[in-house]
Amino acid sequence: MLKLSRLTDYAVAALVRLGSAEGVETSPGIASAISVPEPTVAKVLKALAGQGLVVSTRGAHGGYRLGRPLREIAVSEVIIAIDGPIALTSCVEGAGGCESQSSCPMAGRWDPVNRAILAALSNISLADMAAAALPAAIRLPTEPLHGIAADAR
Amino acid sequence: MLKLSRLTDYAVAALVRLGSAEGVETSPGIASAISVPEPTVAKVLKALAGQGLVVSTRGAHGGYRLGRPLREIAVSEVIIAIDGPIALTSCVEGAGGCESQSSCPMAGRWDPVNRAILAALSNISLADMAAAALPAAIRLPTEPLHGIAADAR
DNA sequence: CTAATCAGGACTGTTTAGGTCCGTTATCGG
DNA sequence: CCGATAACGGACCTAAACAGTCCTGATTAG
Repeated sequence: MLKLSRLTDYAVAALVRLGSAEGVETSPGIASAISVPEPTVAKVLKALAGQGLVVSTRGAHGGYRLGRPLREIAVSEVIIAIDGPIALTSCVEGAGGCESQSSCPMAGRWDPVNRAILAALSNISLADMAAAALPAAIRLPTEPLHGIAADAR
Repeated sequence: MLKLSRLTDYAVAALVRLGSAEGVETSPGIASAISVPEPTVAKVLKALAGQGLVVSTRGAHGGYRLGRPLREIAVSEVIIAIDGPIALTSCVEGAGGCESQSSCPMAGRWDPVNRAILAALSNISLADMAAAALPAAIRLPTEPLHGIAADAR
């Protein structure tokens, strides 16, 4: 239902945590910091490392550190690292799941929607999320997000 | 993985179909028009009728017709009608699923993201989607869609 | 060499969505 | 008034995805 996985939530928490710690931290350390079972955190960090969002150091005294500053990491990247490419339906550009593209009346119709979401998610950085903690309704300090009208009906 | 349900896809197809037919149509009729099993279409139409997106007429010669023109129906409304409120995580404003809000370091952080997505989806109408069929990359002819910049990073 | 730590995969229990079917209610035409 | 048509509302079953765990191997510091 247009919901992202819980692992993505953990990933953001872990990254924000790494951003505030400013150094190398082990996965058990991160796990206890964000109150998530260790094996699960390890799994998430592995995925993040695969996309370069975090950099790992093996061996004793190893651990993870950020690949780039929080401000340069978009939410969309985290989602993609954990959940795979953003594709609202299976008929969207990237994913070639819909075989009967000729007969399917929906072919290509979700693409603009998909792009809009991708754009929205790319305009929000983890630094924005880290700052969004307490104050109830905030406006993003960095970039516009111009489209917010909520003129739904 | 940030994917919306297949039923939502059917819903859009059915609505677009109803928009082109310009009259009352039965659920079996719609089902065959969009090549989806009839009971499933019926289920979708029921949900849409509940939100007023379509209007139903019972009895012989009954069926469904649009509640408003396609142009005035936002994609977000369809998604909400089928999948329920848009809540990326269970910790988001509307859904009060996260009990430990005091200790949870993610409390409130997804709200701006959620709002950004909602805004993006509210700016695209079904008329836009109906028009987005064939030409590969189109710009929406009717209304702004201002938020779409795709300026990813 | 040994301890610490990441890497990668396999496995399993639970949840959720997709889809189907039933009986009921309402309306129209004859 | 009666029967056919069609939406309504709910219960139900199946299958796939997800969350979470564990195990074995590879790498590095002391």
